[in-house]
Amino acid sequence: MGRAPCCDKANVKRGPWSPEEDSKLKAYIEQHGTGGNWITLPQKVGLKRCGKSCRLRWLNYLRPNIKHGEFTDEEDNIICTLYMSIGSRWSIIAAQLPGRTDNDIKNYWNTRLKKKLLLCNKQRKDHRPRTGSYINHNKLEVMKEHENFFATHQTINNAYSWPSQQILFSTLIAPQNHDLAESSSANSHNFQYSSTDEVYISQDQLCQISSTNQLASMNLVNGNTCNSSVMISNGYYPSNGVVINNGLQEYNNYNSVGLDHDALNSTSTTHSQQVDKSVLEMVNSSTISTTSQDQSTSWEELSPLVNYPPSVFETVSPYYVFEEQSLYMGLLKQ
DNA sequence: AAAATCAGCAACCGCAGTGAA
DNA sequence: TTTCACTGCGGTTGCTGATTT
Repeated sequence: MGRAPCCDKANVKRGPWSPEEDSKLKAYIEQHGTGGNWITLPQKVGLKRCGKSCRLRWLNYLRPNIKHGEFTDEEDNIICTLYMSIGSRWSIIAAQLPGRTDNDIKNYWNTRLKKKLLLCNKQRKDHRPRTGSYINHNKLEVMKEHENFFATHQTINNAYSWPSQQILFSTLIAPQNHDLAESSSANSHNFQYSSTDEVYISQDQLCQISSTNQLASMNLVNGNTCNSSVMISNGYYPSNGVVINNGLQEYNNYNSVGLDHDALNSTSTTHSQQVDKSVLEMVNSSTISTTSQDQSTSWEELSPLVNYPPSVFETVSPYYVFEEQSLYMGLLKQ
């Protein structure tokens, strides 16, 4: 048996709202509030609309201080940065942009911002040599920033859960094996060592590392809803099969970054938390094969345009490292 | 000028989480 | 503890105006 519908669909009006309906709803809510019950609201207002429809109309259009129109560059940056960090969690992103609705931001990303980023960076890319030298040049600076960051933001934002694919974007400055060993020893973590000198740790342990070792990836601190364990060795192996080589050791020699094809094509990814597959595909095409004919949609083209705005610094991890062509978003100024 | 295509966006749908009974 | 009504969210759909052919 299916779930009972929230309203009698045969007797509710659907489609675009008329100005009369808008003013009725607006006037009623401004005078009486929602009463905490959207389902009964249409009756009270005298509208033949579904309660959910009323709620949506109010939240996305009628409520005070809604901002419409062009997004500013700063807003663009915030959206991009948060998207790369937490994926398509539009309500959280919207919370960083007063006056903007999640629906607005979602539409803006899907129809314009993604394309805008691709286009802009394609132009940039034409004038830049294909080396990762700028990353190396700033390596120490970034490490220093990491150190500072973890020193001051150890309790950052445990409220979020991070999509598994997000690891793709947030890793990797993974500790080397011996770094982990030293870290574990120094901090009394109980790591399990495999015979192949790989280190297996749980999410909790990784969380502990992250708060004490500035080299660990910040985003992993928040993997608290992921039950699987993770492994850091020469690469990082999240549960979804995405494989990314680390890290500091191979800074100049990234060439084995890849994505598990099944994971990439899987339709079973958590629908509300996945990072846009098209973006994953961009990453895939730009990292697995450096001879790809179509480099117009690579991750390389998206990430450099994203600067890290101070206003969200307290909320999400600011550091993203992504193999040879990627940048530390927000740390390496263009 | 008409038809086809594209882009933007409002609205809908259905799932998951929450809290009250 | 279970059930269920309700809310909130993200993905998707489809309408409309703009642009291209």
